[in-house]
Amino acid sequence: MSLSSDYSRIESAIRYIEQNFQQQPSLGEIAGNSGLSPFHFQRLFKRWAGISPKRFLQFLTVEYAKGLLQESRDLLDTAYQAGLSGPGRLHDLFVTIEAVTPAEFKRNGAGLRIRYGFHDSPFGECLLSVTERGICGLSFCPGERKEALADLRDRWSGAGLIEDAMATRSFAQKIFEPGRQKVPLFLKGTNFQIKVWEALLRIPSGQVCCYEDLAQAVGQASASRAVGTAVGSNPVAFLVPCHRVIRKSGIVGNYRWGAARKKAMLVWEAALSAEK
DNA sequence: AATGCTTTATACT
DNA sequence: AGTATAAAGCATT
Repeated sequence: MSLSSDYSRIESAIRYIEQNFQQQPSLGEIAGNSGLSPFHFQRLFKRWAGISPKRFLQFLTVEYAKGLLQESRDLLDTAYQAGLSGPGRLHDLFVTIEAVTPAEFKRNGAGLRIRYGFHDSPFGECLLSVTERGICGLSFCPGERKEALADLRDRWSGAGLIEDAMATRSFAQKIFEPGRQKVPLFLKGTNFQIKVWEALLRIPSGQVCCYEDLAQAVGQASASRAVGTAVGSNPVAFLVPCHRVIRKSGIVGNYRWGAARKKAMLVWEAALSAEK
């Protein structure tokens, strides 16, 4: 049983909890709703995130999220000060990042060859696209593959697209490994967007920050709303961890590929870092 | 001019 | 307590 086939069940459990959190559903009720016995429910979580259902539920509460927010209050600053990841130093982390030049930006990737493929992941099927210079796209396609592809074509209207799952597979396998080696990223965005995305990379796995903190980190404390839209236009899901930004109130907030998926990612990472 | 992965304040249920 | 509504604020289309 693969992680990706577990995901749809995980997501439906999250959905159920979202909708019924007011009446405090029991483990049995949640299990029943996903068509599983409590026993299999237990196995499912162990397999997918390595935690018990009970821990899983705890990670999903607003209280827990608030605690995390508190913890990482000045996390962006400290990471920055430690010299771990200033603008030129991101390479020490788990990705390298390269932005398109202004001229390239205008040409929308003209002359560029992009290879793409669909792969399974712990968060459902995803569309991965790469150039010689790095990964330029990662998105999830819960419904139509077509939509994900149209979006890719849209963002790189000048580039040639080649379906080549063989080429993208090796990347796809690396991406969701806990202690993965670094992968190259190739990003296209406005100055503001690139700045915001770089700031996202400073949030460690298992931690979160709010939009306001992020705004402060890019030097525009009152631009939390604009930061939100920039975060939302992140082209490389998961690797650029836009899912680690939540509302100040502890509410997880919106996500391009569904709030349930965002929560799933946060729980998954929380479980990972709690292991140690 | 309108929109959005926000935030804060204010008013209701 | 939780939930609507309004307004402020700012990059992007």
